[in-house]
Amino acid sequence: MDINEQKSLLEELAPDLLLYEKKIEEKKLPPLPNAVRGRVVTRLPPEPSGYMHIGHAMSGLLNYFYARMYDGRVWLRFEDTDPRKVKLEYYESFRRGYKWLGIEWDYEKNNSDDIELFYDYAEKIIELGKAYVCFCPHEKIKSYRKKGEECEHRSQDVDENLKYWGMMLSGRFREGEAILRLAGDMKSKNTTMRDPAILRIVEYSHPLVGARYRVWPLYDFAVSIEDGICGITHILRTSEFALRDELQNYIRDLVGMSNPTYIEYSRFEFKGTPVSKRKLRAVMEAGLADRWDDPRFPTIEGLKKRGIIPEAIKEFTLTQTGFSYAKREYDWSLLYSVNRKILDPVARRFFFTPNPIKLKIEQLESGEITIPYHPTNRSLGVRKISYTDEFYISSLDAENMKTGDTIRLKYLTNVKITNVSRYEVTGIRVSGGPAQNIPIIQWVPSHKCLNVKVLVPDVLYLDEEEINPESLKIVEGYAEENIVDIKVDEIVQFERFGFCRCDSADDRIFIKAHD
RNA sequence: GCUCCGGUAGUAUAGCCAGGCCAAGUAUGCGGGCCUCUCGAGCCCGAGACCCGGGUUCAAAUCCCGGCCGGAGCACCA
Repeated sequence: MDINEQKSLLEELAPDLLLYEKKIEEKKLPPLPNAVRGRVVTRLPPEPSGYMHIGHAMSGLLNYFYARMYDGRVWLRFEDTDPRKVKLEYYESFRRGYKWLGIEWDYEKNNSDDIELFYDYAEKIIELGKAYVCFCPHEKIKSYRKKGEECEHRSQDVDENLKYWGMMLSGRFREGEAILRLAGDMKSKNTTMRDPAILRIVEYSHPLVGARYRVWPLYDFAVSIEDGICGITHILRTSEFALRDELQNYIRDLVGMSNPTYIEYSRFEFKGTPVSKRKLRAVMEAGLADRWDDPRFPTIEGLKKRGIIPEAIKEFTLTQTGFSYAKREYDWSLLYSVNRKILDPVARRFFFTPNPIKLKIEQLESGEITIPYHPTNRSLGVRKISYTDEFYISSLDAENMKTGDTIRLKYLTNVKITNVSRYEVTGIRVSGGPAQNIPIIQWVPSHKCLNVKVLVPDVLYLDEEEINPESLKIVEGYAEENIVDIKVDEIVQFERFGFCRCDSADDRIFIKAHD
């Protein structure tokens, strides 16, 4: 017995064994540097200022998988320190999204829970002489930063800074009048080190803590302290943060916290489907979409509507990506393929005839056939279709027919075409079964079929700035009556048309995921 | 503009740190065949890439320099 014979025998006897072997092989993530089993702590750090999208999902998955791989822990921590941007509904969007993906986090908190703690650390840094209250106007700060020069406030002594800091907290200054700056290095090549603002005054109510605080930490400060407190050991994030590693480490060094290992990579993007809010809004403003869960959008809700299943995103993230620093744009076909392979063995098959045209068959007696919902997965059961001598078929199939051809209505009968017109095809029943040279097509009985609408999403953008005016096509047709028991969210395959998710059972609206 | 960082088939990646086993592996897409009562899945075959130019070396996808192209950052956003 050679290896192939052995394999096929094994496949017959115990297919699970092979699958298992394959899964382990494929799902292996490269080892995480500096990782100790049981000690790894990662985090999901969403900013609740917009809907969760595929990029959040993939980054989240990576952080989650590595924690699991090393028997570690995961934090869900909302980076909600800009009261003006944060909205309540988005917190839940992320929780829902992560759950949908099967990510289980061990701990959850919001940065806004810890405002007083940030104050304590800020004070500590002021006492260290490493932070000062700056009163320079915005423009001046900017230009000094550019020149690499220090302003006069940097030389204030600790007591002065402590006094001003107290005034910031007590409301003696208005928003914009004073900020707390870290004494970094105005000459650093890394511009984030040039005395960044670490806390500022915000006179705006926060959705979670209201107007209780008027001084809010900025990103780098909040994140460094929180990562330290949470004991984060590994940060997997996109490369736009790369320049901040130095700053964040510096802040932790000042307060005696240890630093994590960073793994950074370029953003996950899909061709023609930007995640940027600006570009998505542009599509909405062009009147081409009106919801954030539009199936063409890269939001989690959009992906879900489109029939992309979480397992596919997981599998895709694990097997098709890497930690590349170069710009990348995934082709949708990569994700589709993974999605299709997971769906194929479990999706029920139905007959659907897009842009239908009538087919009349002579010498065919009415009857009923029983056919399987899946060609090989018997557990999906069978369905019945009754028929007369009148059918609908896809006009696409009809276009390829001419008088004299023989075609086959799948599972039913062979038909010799006697006439083809724009409005109708006629044929006569002929005996015989499926054969090599006879095309097999889908059909529905004309007396018992249902009107179905299928939304077919395409890319939003044709290139960087050019919006695709035809990103959503609508295909209408008839489907066999059995589709009535398809529930919302079920993904089925309309044979020779594609995998489609049921979006509305009542209105019989489907969304095509892919072929 | 300044500062970082990248560039392997159409796309996404492995390999690069520790040069030779790479006439470059994998997935997807594409072409062809088999199988199948789907244009899906599965199986088999095929075409397809180391950005360019120098240098180091017996030997470079891998190291060095220059060029070109691309990305990120340059907030009192995250």
